[in-house]
Amino acid sequence: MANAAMKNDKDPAGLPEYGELDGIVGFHIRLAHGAVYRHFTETFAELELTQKQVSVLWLLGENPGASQIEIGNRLRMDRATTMTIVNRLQERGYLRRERSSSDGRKQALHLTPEGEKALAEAKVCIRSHEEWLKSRFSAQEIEKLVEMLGRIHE
Amino acid sequence: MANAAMKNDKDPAGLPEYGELDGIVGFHIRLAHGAVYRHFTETFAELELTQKQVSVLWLLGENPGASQIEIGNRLRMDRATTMTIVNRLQERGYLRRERSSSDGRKQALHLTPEGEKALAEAKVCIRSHEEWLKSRFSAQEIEKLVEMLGRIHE
DNA sequence: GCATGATTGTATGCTCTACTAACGATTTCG
DNA sequence: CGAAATCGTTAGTAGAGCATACAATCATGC
Repeated sequence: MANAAMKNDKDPAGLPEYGELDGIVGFHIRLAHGAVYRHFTETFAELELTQKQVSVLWLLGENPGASQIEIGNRLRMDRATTMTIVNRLQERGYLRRERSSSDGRKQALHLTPEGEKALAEAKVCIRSHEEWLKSRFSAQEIEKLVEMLGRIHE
Repeated sequence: MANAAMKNDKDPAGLPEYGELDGIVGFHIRLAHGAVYRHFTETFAELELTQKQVSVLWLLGENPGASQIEIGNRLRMDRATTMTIVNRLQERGYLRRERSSSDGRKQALHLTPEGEKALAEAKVCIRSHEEWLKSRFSAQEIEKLVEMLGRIHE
């Protein structure tokens, strides 16, 4: 399978090798994100909620009456992307739009009782998802990891 | 920053706050990934290459003759996803498919001269992209970060 | 050797996310 | 007041991921 001029397809354990790519930080962030994404999707398969949907529900639970633009800014989504997510949540009856009294351009978003219920269920799933993720680190490492990730996205 | 009952929409500098979400590790991974993704897209706007495309070109440059399944395994992509990316690269003339002599089911993938050229240009862009990413860390921090990310995706 | 199952590539379709461009309504500012 | 900026909305484009189904090839066991 391997000769002098060419690398192995896999190491003996069947895990892939990355060659030079292994030195690229962005590459590892993408792989880690993919792994988290896949586990999240499994965890939330029954609830049929995506990461973005949960994030919007979560923020709305803490900030009732927030506008779409505010939600979008927090999650680094543009207006159009925020729209599609809010639309889906509204179609499922998890939130309602109200005209903002202070600014006629804005829609104040509020969770419905169904939305509150979905958020509560989602938080349970998030707990086990986070447990899966955090289990490989010490508390100190987690703090350091989050701090370093913050330096990237802030 | 926060009062007892409710969080502000933004801090004085206009940066969003996350409330409870701030304690979720997966949330920070997703935000960091998004930031890296956006910068990558800007950096590669002229070359019109995506992260996945660059990764495939890169692996193919180091592993000429690799099959689609091998490339997919390395990058944690399923066969269908790998197909679409290989198709695009082939349409642009960056690689060619050859029937594997050792296994009739496999296609041996090879970079074309245009593909080699694109890869060389991509590596230059990767260098500046990585510079942007790494500039906020010390060498020791980078090593720790990559090691921790590896614990997630390995 | 041959039937069976596994692997690989391919094709199709669906979903989610992200971005652009345009438009109307509203607010804000000069 | 008029002009510029903001917010929501709609429409279109695109990448990426996944599931399913099918054909060709390989590997295995009988």
